[in-house]
Amino acid sequence: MALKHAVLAALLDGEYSGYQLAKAFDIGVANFWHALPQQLYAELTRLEAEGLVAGRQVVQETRPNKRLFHVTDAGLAELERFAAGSAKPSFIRDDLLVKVQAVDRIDAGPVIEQLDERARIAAAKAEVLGKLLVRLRGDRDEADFLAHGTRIGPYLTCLRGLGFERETREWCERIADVLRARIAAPQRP
Amino acid sequence: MALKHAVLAALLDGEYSGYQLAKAFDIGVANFWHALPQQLYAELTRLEAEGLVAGRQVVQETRPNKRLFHVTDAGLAELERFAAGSAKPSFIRDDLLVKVQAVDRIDAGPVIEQLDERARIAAAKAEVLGKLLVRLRGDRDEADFLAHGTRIGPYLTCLRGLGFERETREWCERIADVLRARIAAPQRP
DNA sequence: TTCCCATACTCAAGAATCTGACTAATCATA
DNA sequence: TATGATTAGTCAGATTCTTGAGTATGGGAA
Repeated sequence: MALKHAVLAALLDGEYSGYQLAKAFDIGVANFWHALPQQLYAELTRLEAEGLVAGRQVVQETRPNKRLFHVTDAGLAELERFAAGSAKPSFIRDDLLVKVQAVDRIDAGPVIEQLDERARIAAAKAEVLGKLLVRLRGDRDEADFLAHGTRIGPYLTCLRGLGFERETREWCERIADVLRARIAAPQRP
Repeated sequence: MALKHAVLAALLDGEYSGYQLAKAFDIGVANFWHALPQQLYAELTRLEAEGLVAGRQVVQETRPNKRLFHVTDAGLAELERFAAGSAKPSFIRDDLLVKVQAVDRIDAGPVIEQLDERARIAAAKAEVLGKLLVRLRGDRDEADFLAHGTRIGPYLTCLRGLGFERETREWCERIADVLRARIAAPQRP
């Protein structure tokens, strides 16, 4: 039941429809979790049945109707309970890393291409996150915002996301260079 | 079918039993994937049935018998095919981040404790990885090893793991400090 | 000498996640 | 004026991952 708390945490910032939530979790603006739309709709249904979120129907003229959800008091209490419990460490699980692990026993060409591609994706995401940080803190500087802002949770997770994407980019670029150099130069072990 | 290729990649460095593999994937020495013993035994059985790995029985006196596995030519070809295909970007999925996302709507105390704890774990793992790097490159320096070493895959994924753990540690320490400062100082938004 | 830990594995059941297809309307673009 | 993208969801099925229990032996510590 991990997605459950991720959804509750995401809904703390206001009312969202399943569709909006799905975008945040799919594109990865929500830097603390990832999930597909189908999962989110199902989870929202369960959460509503448990009374942890409440939804209201919004009738729209030009678009299909939607349901906006918010966290109830019971939902906040559930989050509180969750936060007090212990968390297991998170693990890396990445196809690209598996390929790099095997890289000197297979053709390095496609792996290098994918490292370049991943570096580009990480750079783009880092930029998005950088802008999001500026938007979240408004006109204040970071230290002031973190010391006195009223809602810093999303900012803090965003900082983690930015660090992660930067690291990813640097690593990808460096490894791609190392592999290119090995192809260019003769191997004398 | 992602674990499949992770197991194949892990077995490239020699022969391992399910038990040894399980330790590497559980403790996280294998920095490119994580899995529980049950999964690994099941996966090895499947891989053997597909002819991608081959095992041999090793009879032991003082310990239960074990089966050591290695990758077959077909297994290497499968890895090759996997590496040539496209990889989806990896996403963060972490309970602790969910808690931080919610931190200013719930009691921050337990979250701070868990950040401290996670920082310690990350620091310890970073140290283990640092030592592993030294062991992997032997008496060479890094640049020389990466340019001319014969088996650099594990070293490269280890570098990623080290970067990740360092980032994790820095972020956890910083966030814990921010949250402590907010508890100590009055909130004037 | 009793108890726990490490080695080495197996089985079953359940929860979580992913893949892929479907409905149905409006809006922008070529 | 087709075509595709966007909004807003639903359903079924497969795969993957996690939880929990169980088997069996030997070694070391209390």
